[in-house]
Parts: sequence; C-alpha cells; structure tokens
Amino acid sequence: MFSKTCEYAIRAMIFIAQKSKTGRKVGIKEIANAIDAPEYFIAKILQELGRKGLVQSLKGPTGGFYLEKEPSKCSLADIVKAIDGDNLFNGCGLGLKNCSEIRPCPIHNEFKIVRDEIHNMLKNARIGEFSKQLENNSIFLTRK
Amino acid sequence: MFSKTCEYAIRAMIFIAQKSKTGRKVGIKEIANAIDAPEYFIAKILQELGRKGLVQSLKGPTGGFYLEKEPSKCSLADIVKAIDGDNLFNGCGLGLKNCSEIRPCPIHNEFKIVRDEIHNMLKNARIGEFSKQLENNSIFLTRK
DNA sequence: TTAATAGAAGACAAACCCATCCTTTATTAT
DNA sequence: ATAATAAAGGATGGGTTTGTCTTCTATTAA
Repeated sequence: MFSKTCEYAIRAMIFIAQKSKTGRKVGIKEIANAIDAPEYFIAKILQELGRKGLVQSLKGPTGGFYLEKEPSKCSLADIVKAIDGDNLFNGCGLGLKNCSEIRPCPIHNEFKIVRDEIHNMLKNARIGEFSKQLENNSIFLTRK
Repeated sequence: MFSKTCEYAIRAMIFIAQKSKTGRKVGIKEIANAIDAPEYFIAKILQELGRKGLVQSLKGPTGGFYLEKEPSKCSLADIVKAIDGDNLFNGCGLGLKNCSEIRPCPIHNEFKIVRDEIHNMLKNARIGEFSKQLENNSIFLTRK
C-alpha cells in the first residue's frame, strides 16, 4: 500500500506530534528508537519532510524536530502525498496512464470507490489525534 | 497499490479469459500487444502464473496460453495473491509486524475496513466478466 | 521424420528503493 | 570565543523490481 519510506514517515510524524505537544524537540536517535526504524534512514526522510514543510527542525544542542503548525492541521494524507505522491489517490488500479471515465479500465469504477475511501480515511486521520492513546499504551508505533 | 508485475498479470489474465472463451489459445506477442506490456516481461509473469496453476499453456505451433478452468472461477484477488502475496489483505498499514487487535497501530481499525473492502472488491471481480465490455470497446486494457 | 513454432528456463542488465556513512553547517552551553 | 551537539547534505552500497536476451524443450504441421 505505502512505501517503507512512507510508513516510517507516518510513524515518525505521529511520534513527533505527541512529543511536540509539550513543546519539546526530539532528536533523530530518540525518534528512530521510538518507532523502531533505522536511524540514518529516517534522518533522510525527515530531511525531505522538512523541505516539504511538514516538519520543522533546529540544529545544535537542545535541537531536534518539532511541529510549528497545529498537529491537527497535518493529516496522514498530507504525508503520503509528500512521500509517495498522489498516485494512490488518483491513479488507475491497473496502471493505465489514460484510464478515465470515458476510457475506463475493467475495474475503474469499483477501484475508484475504495481509492476514495482510502483517501478520506487518511484525510480524516490527523497526526495529533493519537497522542493520548500513545501515552495510554493503547496503540503502538514499534514493530515489537 | 499493486506491483507493476501484478498490474500486467491482471490485464493479461483478463485478455486471455476473453480469447479463451472461443477456445482459442493466445501467444505472448499477441498478449503483449493487446495489453501494451513488455513482451519478455509478461512471458516471465505468465510462467509464474502457470506454475501457480492460474493459467495453462501449450508449446509449439498453434500453442499459447489458455484457461482450462471456468474464467468465472478465477478472481482478481487470486491473481494479486499469487503475485504480490496477501500482505495487502492482511498486513498492517504502517508496516508493523506485530500489529493486531490487542496491539494495534494508530490506524489499525480504520485501515482494516478499507483493506477488507479492497479484498471483497477483488474477490468479487472475476476475470471472465469483462469479455463483452472488451469487445464493445466500453473498457480497455491498453495504456493509450 | 523434419522443420518450424512457441513457451520454459536461466542469465543478465537497468532502475529504483532502502539503508548507511561521512563531511559540513548551524546552534547552544560554557 | 570555543567546544559540543545535532541536523543537512552528499556519496555510496545492497537488494529488489522491472525489463531483456539467449538457449533449451515441447509440440505441431507437413
């Protein structure tokens, strides 16, 4: 469904959103540890998310990643779009470039329905909405 | 959503199902041409589908690919499972190995809903059901 | 039986994704 | 000011996916 990069990105952003609520910045090592992801790799991913304006960062001691916008402003769909592009939300299920209403592939209509549901689900999921559950340990970001 | 390999596989199977209705076998070149896919590549893919028992073939003159089972027996879900595996139908949206009801990721429940809808959509789509529309030119398998 | 045909199988190449390392730059605490 | 800290940026390697080519094997038509 999502690329590995994108999965890490979503997990990292949810974690940063939680920590950012207290005004605290989080370093790459802490993030990598918390979401059980390769350190150097999420460093790269967060660089990219930073360039896209989805996350902010500060260098030096006490530096790290944080969110300047309300975490409620950023949806999982925003992250997916930034990393994997919007092919998942707009593309043809069978990979046909010119698939459209007037030139549909065999599963065009059925696929569009589920595609839109995925899109809505991700648009409605805001990175800030999981903080309490994370603290409760009722949801998790690690592999194991 | 699906791998390129899987997209080609679905398109090829739908095409073979259509041609197979007349009892005719179709060659790789004809398939590659009809679904606008790289010839050598779908050859490989069809080999794999053959090993999995989803398609039959015969070598030599008048040989080619065909379906011995009713095309209505084979669903798109069968093809996806054969090529991409069933991670799409069972896996965690955020790539967590141990994500489950009792240890859910943040989007576990919402994701499961759309995942199941995709699965049902693909289970209900049989490769044989598109033949008439293909002949009508009301649906298409080529990129352009 | 022979020649032509067409898929099977194996090897190989290019592109992309995933992951790691190293140097540079910015910031802070002292 | 200086040293320590932490992210940014560039380079690089491994693995998988995608795509191609060549040889082998099975089948058919003549």
